[in-house]
Amino acid sequence: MPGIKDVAQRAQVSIATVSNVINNTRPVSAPLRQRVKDAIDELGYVADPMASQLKKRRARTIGLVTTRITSVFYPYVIDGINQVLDQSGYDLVLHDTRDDAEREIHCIRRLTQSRVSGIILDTSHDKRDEGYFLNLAALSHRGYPMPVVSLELDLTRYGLDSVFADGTEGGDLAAQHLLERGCQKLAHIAGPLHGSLAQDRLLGFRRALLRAGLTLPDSRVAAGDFSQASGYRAACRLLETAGSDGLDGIFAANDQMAAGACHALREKGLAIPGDIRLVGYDNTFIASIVRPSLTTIDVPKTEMGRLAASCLIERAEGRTGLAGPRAMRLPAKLVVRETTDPDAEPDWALFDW
Amino acid sequence: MPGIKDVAQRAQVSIATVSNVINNTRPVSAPLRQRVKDAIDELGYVADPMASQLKKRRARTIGLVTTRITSVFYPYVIDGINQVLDQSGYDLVLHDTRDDAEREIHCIRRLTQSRVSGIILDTSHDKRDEGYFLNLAALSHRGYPMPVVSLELDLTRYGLDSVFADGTEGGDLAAQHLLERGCQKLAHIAGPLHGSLAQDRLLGFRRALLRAGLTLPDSRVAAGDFSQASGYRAACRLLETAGSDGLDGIFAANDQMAAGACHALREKGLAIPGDIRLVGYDNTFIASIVRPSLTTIDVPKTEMGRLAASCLIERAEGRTGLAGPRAMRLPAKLVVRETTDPDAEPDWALFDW
DNA sequence: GCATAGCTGTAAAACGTTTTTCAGTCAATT
DNA sequence: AATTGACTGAAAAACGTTTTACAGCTATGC
Repeated sequence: MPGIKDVAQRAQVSIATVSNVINNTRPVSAPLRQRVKDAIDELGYVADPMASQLKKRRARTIGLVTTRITSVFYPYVIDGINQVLDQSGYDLVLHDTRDDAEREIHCIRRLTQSRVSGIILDTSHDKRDEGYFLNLAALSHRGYPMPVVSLELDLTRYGLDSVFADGTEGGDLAAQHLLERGCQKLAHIAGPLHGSLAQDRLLGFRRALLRAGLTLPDSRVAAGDFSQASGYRAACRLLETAGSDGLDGIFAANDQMAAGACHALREKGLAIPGDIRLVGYDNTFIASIVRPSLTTIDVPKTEMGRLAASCLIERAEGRTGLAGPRAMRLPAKLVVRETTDPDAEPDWALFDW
Repeated sequence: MPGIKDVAQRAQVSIATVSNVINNTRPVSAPLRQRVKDAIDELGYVADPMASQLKKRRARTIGLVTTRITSVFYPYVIDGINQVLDQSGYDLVLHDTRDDAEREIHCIRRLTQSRVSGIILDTSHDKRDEGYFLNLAALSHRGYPMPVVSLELDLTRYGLDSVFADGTEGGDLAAQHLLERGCQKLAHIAGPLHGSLAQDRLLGFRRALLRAGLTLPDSRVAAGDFSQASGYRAACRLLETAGSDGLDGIFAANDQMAAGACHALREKGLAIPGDIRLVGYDNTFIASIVRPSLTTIDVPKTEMGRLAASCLIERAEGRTGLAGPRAMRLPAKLVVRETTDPDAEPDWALFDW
């Protein structure tokens, strides 16, 4: 396997010149540059990443820290990240915290030490103390700053670039849609309420109801943990407190819980969307595989991955300068399917995998 | 951030000694070793991975090459891989081929060049020429061999360590189960038949039917591409050729296609499991989220990830010696749910996420 | 008691780049 | 014609480790 000095020898130049044409570090005259390029091609030379990383003090790698890799949410995000990384020649390294705050710290430390160019962090713990996030924003290693972008949560107030979908808007859309379909007796199955992911969705839902002159008492809100089983249980609780005829619409904070709720409703003999209409969140493929197919709020997952990755790379390559934290708020979008509209198409074209 | 020479200075030894106690490269006397360890702790020193990688010519990293990251299959596998990697201090870098043979080559080359310690490869293309796989088995970079383990496909015949679930056994189990439940008019929705993944499942299915004195004519086999939509279409074709009363059991080569088939059957007004029983494959969470919940063949996905990772690490660290390729065949297992047994529990306890 | 072998420690070379520093050439300005 | 400056090239230092080669010391065997 040829090294840079082989190239230099073949092109009859110094290794510094070779390096300069590869990295455009300094201008090199046209004829020399051509000789070098030819030599590189002929030898099939490619620089040893380890050596150049050692010198540059940066790996051409970005880290992704997930809270739970088995969640249906990530594959789309990763897909988006990959699209960007492919072009820019970065590698993606994966770390999973299993929703453990300790592990999160550990993962970040490992990534920092291995000198990735940046970190995409999905933290479910915005209940942490402020100092934690401020540290994150100032993260650096041996004097080199380490860019971090927050995924799903808006942490710009702590100085972190953030890409997130507008949960308030999403909750609002869900409420509007249910109201338009004539629902009046609404309830919400929330995610873990210590996180703003879940809170925003609830907030938006409440907001739209208020606009319509309705209120959502706490007894009509049951919190789950984003799992299917918790959605089932939450739905059972809601039905119980509301009485048999007390509900005609439920908004769940993600598709999994909506699917669980769906099962609970069917067990009680309630028709969907006949007796109760149901709206989920995230527009994962669950929404299309379940019957009746699930009306849901779409979150542009792939786009989020793309944005996070390209933002990170810009920071890493210093192209952003010292600009303040960027808030990349993406719009939520309603996708109507059978749980609110009996005539809807099952539409699995969207999910042809 | 302290370097190795800071440690050396503080412990009053040479940097070589520090390196030796860290890597157990050579014996170091007890008192010295203790001094060094103390110094390391006090300074919080951790070796720069880039420098040591450059010297050792190996990154503490393994690569995973997937065919389509959005598939529900991978998250479990990644989870298993992570469990092993966490302990051994390796990092996981992800590459996706999008089912493109060209990209697969590209990904492998990139991983090789970045000197990962090994590669876990899921290739859907065992239709490739023999030479390709033989090359893979002999993969090396600058004279250092690069271990590769094949995921899902048994490629031991080409000299590759392989971890895979026994598809033939799985198909066999599916057939047995359907027969036991009294089905006689069976059909199969296959995956892409150019790959042995799909073929093995079909083979096992046929084998069990033959044992029972039944045959499976080609007209009762419809091939899909593992997507939900293709399962739907395949089921439609089968129902058409078989006539309205011609089928009482379908085995699909994965859960997604089974879900698609399920929708087709319901559209034709057929009851599951009343009129037709249905068996899927993989035991992904789809099987538990769909209603009726799906009887399916379980593949130990997490275990596969664990095995692949630990096998790879053993090879990478040379602990395996020059032993021949290891075939890690994992058992398939039947999981009975509502599509074949009306009294089955929905059992989402298994999938509490 | 002297050569030999085995330990244990250090200085220095090596890994393959990038980056800094210096030197030489040529054209433009004084 | 001499001075400056811009441009282009190469030699050498640097990155932070690991590894090699060597040196000193102690114990062993003849």
